[in-house]
Amino acid sequence: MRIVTWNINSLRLRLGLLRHLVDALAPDVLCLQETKVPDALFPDAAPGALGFGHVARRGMKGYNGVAVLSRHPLVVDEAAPDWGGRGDCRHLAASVSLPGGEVLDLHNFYVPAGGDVPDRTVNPKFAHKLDFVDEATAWFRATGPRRRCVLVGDLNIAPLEHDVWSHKQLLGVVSHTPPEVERLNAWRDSGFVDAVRHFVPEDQKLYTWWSYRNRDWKASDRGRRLDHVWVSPDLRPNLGGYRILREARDWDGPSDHVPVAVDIDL
DNA sequence: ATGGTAGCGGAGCTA
Repeated sequence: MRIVTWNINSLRLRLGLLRHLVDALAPDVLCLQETKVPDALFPDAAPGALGFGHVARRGMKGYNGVAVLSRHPLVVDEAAPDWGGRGDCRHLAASVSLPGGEVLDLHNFYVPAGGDVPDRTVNPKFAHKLDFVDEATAWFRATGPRRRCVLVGDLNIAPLEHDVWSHKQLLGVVSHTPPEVERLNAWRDSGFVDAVRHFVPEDQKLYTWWSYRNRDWKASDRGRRLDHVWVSPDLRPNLGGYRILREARDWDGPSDHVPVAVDIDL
């Protein structure tokens, strides 16, 4: 069972790259963020052509948007919260029915980026980000503990020192500030383990995002690990491997994020 | 301290 998460930064603009992704990783379940397409304009024929017979999507005009493309049947959990009551299309919860009759619970998140100034008293976007993570943490605590559950997405926070290219230089930069990191850790500790760091020691650099604003992303390599895969603790023994598809950052017309894959033996 | 690029939608917001 291979689960992939990717902030595609416009589904319609990068439909062609999905073929590259399927060729490279052959996901069973593909979770997308920043689809930037309202449901009425979703390219309905595309997933089937790539072998994904089951689709869940939640999109809006212009911004945000999440989708799940799956080779196995999906049931969307419509009762999951609308975080902040904003109708923001930042979360899809679904159950995946596996061939053996087992069910996997899936959460696909796009956490607010939080703007530029890491001060909630002057930057409402930063306040929104912190509140979003607090609300999610409280909900997962209140409704847990979970089994056979996977949470993925662009969480827009790089928690560890080596999840950014320079811990010192990014301590005051939104995505790596202490209040964000504390909250992300509390959210994870509400009932998950970090599936990628399960395989990679904390003293090794790991990035999933490189800004468009660098002349040469590879040469400067100023990346951050913003995209995550978490699993409930019962699945830890089932973790089979991971892959961060760095090469995707060099695809023609790339997203600024690259796909992250985790294999779970089920 | 600043500016650098990208997507949506058709100016300015968001990232």
